[in-house]
Amino acid sequence: MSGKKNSLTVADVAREAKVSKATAARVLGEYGIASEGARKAVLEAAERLGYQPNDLARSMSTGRSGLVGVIVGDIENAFFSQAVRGISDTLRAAGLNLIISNSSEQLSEEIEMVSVLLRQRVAGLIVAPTDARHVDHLKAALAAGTPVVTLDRHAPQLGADAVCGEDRQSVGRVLRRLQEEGHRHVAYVTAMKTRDGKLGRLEEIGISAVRERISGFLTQMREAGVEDPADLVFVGATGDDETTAVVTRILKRSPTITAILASDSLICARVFRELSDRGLTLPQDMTLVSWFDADWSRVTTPRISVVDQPTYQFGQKAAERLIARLKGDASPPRVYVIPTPLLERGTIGPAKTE
Amino acid sequence: MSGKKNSLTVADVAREAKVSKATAARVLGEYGIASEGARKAVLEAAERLGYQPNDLARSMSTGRSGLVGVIVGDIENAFFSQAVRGISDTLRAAGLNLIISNSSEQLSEEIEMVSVLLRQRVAGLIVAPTDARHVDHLKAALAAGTPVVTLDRHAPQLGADAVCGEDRQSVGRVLRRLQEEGHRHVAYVTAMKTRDGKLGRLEEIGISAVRERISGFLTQMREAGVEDPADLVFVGATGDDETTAVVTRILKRSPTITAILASDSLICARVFRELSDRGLTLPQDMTLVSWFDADWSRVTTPRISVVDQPTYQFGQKAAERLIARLKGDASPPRVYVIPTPLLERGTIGPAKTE
DNA sequence: GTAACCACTGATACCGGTATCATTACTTGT
DNA sequence: ACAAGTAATGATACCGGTATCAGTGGTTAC
Repeated sequence: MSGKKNSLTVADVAREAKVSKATAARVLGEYGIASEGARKAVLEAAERLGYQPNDLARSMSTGRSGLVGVIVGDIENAFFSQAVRGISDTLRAAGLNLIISNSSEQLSEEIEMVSVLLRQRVAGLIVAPTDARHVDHLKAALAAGTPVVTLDRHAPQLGADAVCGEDRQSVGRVLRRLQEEGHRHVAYVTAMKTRDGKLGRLEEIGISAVRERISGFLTQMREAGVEDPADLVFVGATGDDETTAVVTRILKRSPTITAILASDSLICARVFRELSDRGLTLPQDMTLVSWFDADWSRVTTPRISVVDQPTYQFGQKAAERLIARLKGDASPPRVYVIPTPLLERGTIGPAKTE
Repeated sequence: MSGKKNSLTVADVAREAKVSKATAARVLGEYGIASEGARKAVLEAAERLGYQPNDLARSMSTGRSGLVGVIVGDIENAFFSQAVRGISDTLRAAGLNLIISNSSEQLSEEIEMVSVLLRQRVAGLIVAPTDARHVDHLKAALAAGTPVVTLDRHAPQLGADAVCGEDRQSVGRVLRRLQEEGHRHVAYVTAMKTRDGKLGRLEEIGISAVRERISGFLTQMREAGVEDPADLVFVGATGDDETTAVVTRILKRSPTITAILASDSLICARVFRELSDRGLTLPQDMTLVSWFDADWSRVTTPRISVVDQPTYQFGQKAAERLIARLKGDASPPRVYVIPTPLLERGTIGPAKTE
């Protein structure tokens, strides 16, 4: 079939340069010492033959592998693809490459991916863990000496560096701002799926960022004197139709509910469209705030107010931490929090009073 | 430093199972034959010890490598990240993984990336080549037995499979539709950089998709009797400020110019925002059509008419072709054209007549 | 003059798998 | 009963690098 027979080896180069394999390997691998003459002869021979080193073989014998595994929920989502760009740029600068995997936010797939990456003997792992309660596979990687950094999420019992946004604080910040405008009943819309379509126990939420935000939401709402804030958390906004249904349910409770928080840019886009389709004007008829500053947030009318999650920076920081660990940094694991400020644009207005 | 000492080998498992290394390798590697008893003993020993195969070593000795290299212009761009998702899903189903690289649309980086990936002995390459005239590095990969598929772009002299959209036809289709509406002077806005900020010779455009579209644009415009269509191609819309400048230049030539074609969704977003900032109403004051159906195209008012480039499918098809080649398909290279229909929404209107 | 040191080199074991081949122990056929 | 075939196994070479170690020849030190 694919007869890949032509690959040249150091031995071939050595023969051509009339030196030993060991000497050729030293100059090609840039280790040890070699005389100026030998070096020139080998380099010229390599050039003449068109020698291409084999990194597979190199990592085999050194044990180190220039490859870092990255597992995200969905690269198609700008949130992650931007983070991946940050990771990629940073790793590349350190001479590392990345293998990308999609977990589709499913634990079983994540476990499978980790196994595949470990088989490839990646130097390290950057993961957005799907479930903070099930991280044994990551813990095993860590124990086996493969550093792990979690992205956007934190799993305390894992004992790995984490790079996160200010999930809890940002939701508090937004709510306080809305409360200033007189909003009392604010809906929080998230893609999270639950068995019965209702918000269950907080400890059962696997994605830490989601849990933190909802937890912060409930706390802040209770502090503001809202009796049953769990009723204001709308889960299951996974697709177009589901989000439409959620908006319908929210509007049925209008004018009580005067503001909507969208947990990501996809949800926000769908909510925004639903609202305008129904003839509502923002922010007069409804206040809307989203997480993640998608590239289109400033093209709508009015422009959308967002909690800016600079995921490129998330990625950068995660890659930096991983590189540090690879270089031997053995300090205790830390959580690195990236500021996620509220960017006020045109969709925050005073609460509509009936 | 990173003492990675614990890795178990087939030899360890063999010892534990009291069989030879060869037998253990046969059952763990699922090749050759082994008795039921031996199989059970080895599997149990592997389980007990927690053995994890080393794919590096495996690829070393087999020569095959389960990894496919992907080089795109920018993963951060939804156009590519969607394609990557298609590639990823398809490859995964065939038991392959992918290494992602960003060329930032720079030939030098692309060449470097190809070299890195080849060193990793990837099984194949999926590339969006930055310059169709400089593909020697890809040709070399092909010659060395590593199959290559180009994505979204075609380099005839490369002799590799290509997966493309209907670049030339789609621009003709759009223009004919606009001409029906009475538009004669249509602007085409692209991110392409040129030395002097003006459109040079077509043969000097490296990205084939860009060249095809502009070429199609010029042809169709000439057919419609527009005297100097090159004046209507606006290049260099690379960032926010640059695009603003382009819009300014276009509007200066209004009301002559009655419609704008944006070559990608980033440009479209910026053009759209610029137009609404200046108080223009679409489609009454200006017609706008973009390439790529970004997720936000349907949240604006009015919704944006787009040439739908289903890049997930681009990716799928490219991965399928690569897999076929890997399986030994030696048929002559082909160009696979994915339909890119015009989705008419709200931004196409009759030409404003003065 | 020779011991000690130095730069440089080559032979070879090794990384952890796969693949080949020879060997052993059983069947099976006639 | 004996040749031939077959299933199962173990020993070992091999993939293409790196790393170790034992020389070799030349220079400096006393």
